[in-house]
Parts: sequence; C-alpha cells; structure tokens
Amino acid sequence: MKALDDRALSHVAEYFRALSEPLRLKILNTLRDRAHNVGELTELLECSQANVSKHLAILMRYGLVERAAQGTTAFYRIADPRVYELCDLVCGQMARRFASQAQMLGAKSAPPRSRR
Amino acid sequence: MKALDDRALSHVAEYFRALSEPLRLKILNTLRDRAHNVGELTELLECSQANVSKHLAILMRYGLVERAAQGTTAFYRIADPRVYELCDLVCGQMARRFASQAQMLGAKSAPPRSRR
DNA sequence: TCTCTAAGTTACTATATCGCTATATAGCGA
DNA sequence: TCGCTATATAGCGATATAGTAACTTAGAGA
Repeated sequence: MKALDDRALSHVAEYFRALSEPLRLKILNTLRDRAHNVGELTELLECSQANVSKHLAILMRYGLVERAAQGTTAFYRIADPRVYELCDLVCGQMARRFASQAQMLGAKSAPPRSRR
Repeated sequence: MKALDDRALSHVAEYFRALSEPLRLKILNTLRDRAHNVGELTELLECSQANVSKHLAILMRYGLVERAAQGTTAFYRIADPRVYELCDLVCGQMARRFASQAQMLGAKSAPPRSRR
C-alpha cells in the first residue's frame, strides 16, 4: 500500500466515488438482506426507474453488485459483502466524531462554532 | 445500520466523497508515516500550493486530518488512522476483482471483453 | 515599521454527474 | 407479428468540483 502508483490510486478513488452517492448507498443497503429487481428497487427507494438503472450500472462498473437476468427482469445482488465493512467503518468514525464534537460543544457551554 | 435515515446516509456519502479524489488519497498516504506542512506536501505531490490547501481544507472538514500551526507554517497529520483500514479494504477488494477478471480472461483464452 | 515567506481564499474555466424526460431494447404472451 | 412490460440508454439542464491565477492574511525577523 505504500508504493501506490497513480493508476491504482485513481482506481481506489473511483471506488470511493461509487460509494459517494446517497442513492447508491441506499441501493446497497436495500440489497443487504436479499437480491431485488429494478422495479422493486424503484418502488422501495421512491425514485425514477431510469435513475435506479443508471446507479446500478455504476455499481456494476465497480464490481459492487452483480446482475442476474430472468426474462425481462434483472435481479441485482451484492457482489462482495465486504462493502458493508466499509460502511460500518465510516459509520463508526462518524459516530465517534459527532460524539467528540458534542462533547466539545457541551464542555465549553456551546460556543457557536458554525463551521467556517 | 439498518434504519439509516437520509441525513446519516448523506453524511456517509460525503465521507466517501472526501476519499474519492486521487490527490486527497495521495495526501493521506503521504501523511501515513508522519505529519507534513503544506510546503512539503506541495513539493512531494508536485502540485500547486493552493490546490493542496484546498484539499486539506476538505479533509479537515470531514475530520480526516488535524492541523497544528507553528508560526506561519501549518502541519497536518492524520486524525484517525482507521482511514487506512478503509483504503486497505478497498485495495483488497480491487485486487480480488482484478485477479478474478484476469482469471476469466485467461480461462477463456482471452475473449476481448473490453468492458462494453 | 517594512519585508519576506507560508498558507488560505476568491474568482474563474473546464469537466463531471445528478435527476429528469423521452426513447430504445428485449423477452413474453396473445 | 403485435403489443405489453421491464430495463437500459440518450439527451438535457442544473449543479458541483478540480485546478489555476491572483489576492489576502498572518507570523518572523531586520
């Protein structure tokens, strides 16, 4: 991991970018329990089918989900459950961060530190 | 992690977005061993100082690095080493993915599957 | 105080991408 | 073959962001 060449670095960055959209995280989260087809996802996530398809294509592109066509419907499922480790790590880090911020705010009797 | 409300999800997405830029990953990677000031980073990463400052501000904003001013220079260091767990996870996933792709290509005597 | 240097900020251009609407593709049943 | 349905894709407007150049801010020393 030390001698990362630029190409590898770009790939890692792209992978993170694939995870940087709320709707895509929602899709991954919905697929956590089981596979769903596009129509189900469209309904569950309350957004347009075109949008779901587009985001699924992006998730496919980075190997985050897998596609299984059955007739005219397409079922998607998580390709590697390890993605959730990433999400859990991030959630944990955010929890710690918010906790320490809350602590700071509380300790100093709420100085109005409005970011920037 | 199941009942993620939209706000939390957006925060996670933003966190991943902070990691979705090669230059920012480079900065984090450079700070892996020790703290550096802006000038050092500018030189090591071979880019403009303004750009480094901007990206450092973004990394600060998401609590990825910490700043320590010494006179007119500002030293930055990793705020939470756990970021590297994220990166290593991603690297591992990519390695597996590339390996399986290579295997597929090799097994079928290289069908020219130029991604779409 | 003046000047030098380090860092941060602002204004701008170019590019990427989200979500939308409309359209294309593909399997299935009549 | 003709629709009907499920997905995928193309085109578009709006927004976001990377990188750059120019400017500002702030500490250190003469």
